[in-house]
Amino acid sequence: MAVIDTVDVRGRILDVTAALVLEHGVAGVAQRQIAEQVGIKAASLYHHFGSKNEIIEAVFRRGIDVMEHAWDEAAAAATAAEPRARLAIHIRAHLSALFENGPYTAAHVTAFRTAPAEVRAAVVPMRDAYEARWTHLLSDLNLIDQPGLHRLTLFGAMNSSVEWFDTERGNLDELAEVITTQFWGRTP
Amino acid sequence: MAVIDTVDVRGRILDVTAALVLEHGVAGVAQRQIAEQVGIKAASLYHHFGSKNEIIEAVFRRGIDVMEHAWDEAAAAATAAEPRARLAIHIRAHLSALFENGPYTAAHVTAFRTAPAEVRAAVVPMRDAYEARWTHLLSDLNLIDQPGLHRLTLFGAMNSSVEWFDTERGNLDELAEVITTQFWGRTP
DNA sequence: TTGCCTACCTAACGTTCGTTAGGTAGCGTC
DNA sequence: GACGCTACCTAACGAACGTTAGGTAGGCAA
Repeated sequence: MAVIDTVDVRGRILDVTAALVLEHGVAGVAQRQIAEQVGIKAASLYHHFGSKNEIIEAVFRRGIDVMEHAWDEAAAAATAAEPRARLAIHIRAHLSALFENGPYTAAHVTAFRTAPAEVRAAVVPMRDAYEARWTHLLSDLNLIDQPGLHRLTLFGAMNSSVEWFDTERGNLDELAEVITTQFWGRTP
Repeated sequence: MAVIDTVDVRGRILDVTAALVLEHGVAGVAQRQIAEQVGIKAASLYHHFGSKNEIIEAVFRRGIDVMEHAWDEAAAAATAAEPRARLAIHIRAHLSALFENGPYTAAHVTAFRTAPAEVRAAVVPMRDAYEARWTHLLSDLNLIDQPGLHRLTLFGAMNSSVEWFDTERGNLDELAEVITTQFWGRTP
């Protein structure tokens, strides 16, 4: 058993779980399946996590971490920019969280709704904080009278791309531009 | 055992399954759970369907039927309307399919992606036909240069509403208007 | 050298899963 | 009044599920 393979098993468990959850949903993923892809036995998962739900919760939390990290990186460039560019930068950042930093955020936005109630309850405060950032931004831009409603449809347009966007073929900059145009308006 | 309860058990199986799939995803629904809510035993499901996958497939198919029916009803009024009104009518019709005709369409758009591959393969042609209607409409309106891409983000904005829209509190006409404005543009 | 800790393992627990076999009550038909 | 069909039932199958108990190999510390 090579030492290299043993490094950061906890992280690999989360990687594998996030990818499987994205593909099959929370209930569709078995711990034996996770363990097999990591290269350990199912019982050994309990050395790193207390239960399946704990693994799922950690995946969802990291999904939010990735989004917030992308936001923070974008915010630096965005505060100096004009309103439309600000929106574009943050949309691009959200897409980056969905596609360029592992399957965590994509797993989160697709599977969270059908996760066990106790898992959802533990993660909801983190979610709310990220959503509040967006609501605040959209209010700031005051391009809309109902920031809450518009945030939700904007989230829908962005997050649904995980169902069809192909990282190999598509261009995230282009997609970000299309979505920005739709929500900013065609007349600048 | 009242005769009334026995009527159209097959339809009640689909109703119950669609609602459960919407809430828990395909893998998160057990046949014993479906049977209990219908008021029969799990083994009796096999009198009406050959397998769990057959039930799921029937739910997805009806989800598309509901969408196409809503489209057809809308099309009559839409063909005579101006371009923006045409779009608005079809958006409102899609929302009607999601919220005003049972949980079938909502279950479809949320759970299809994580369903077993064989189920998806059997339903894909129907899906494609409905999507083609939209692509054709958006091309007709020629408000956009990439109808395919815009259709996908529009679907995202509409379909994601099943995650947050509350039929009791919200107004579907208003939501349809917000989405229409976003995709048509604020300047008429 | 002994002892402890980490990171796994094998084996098994009880439960739930989708599914099948076989039985039965009620009904309409001949 | 026997017959068959419909629509269920009970009982059980093997497989898979999350989880637990207990063991072990290797490294580090005393």
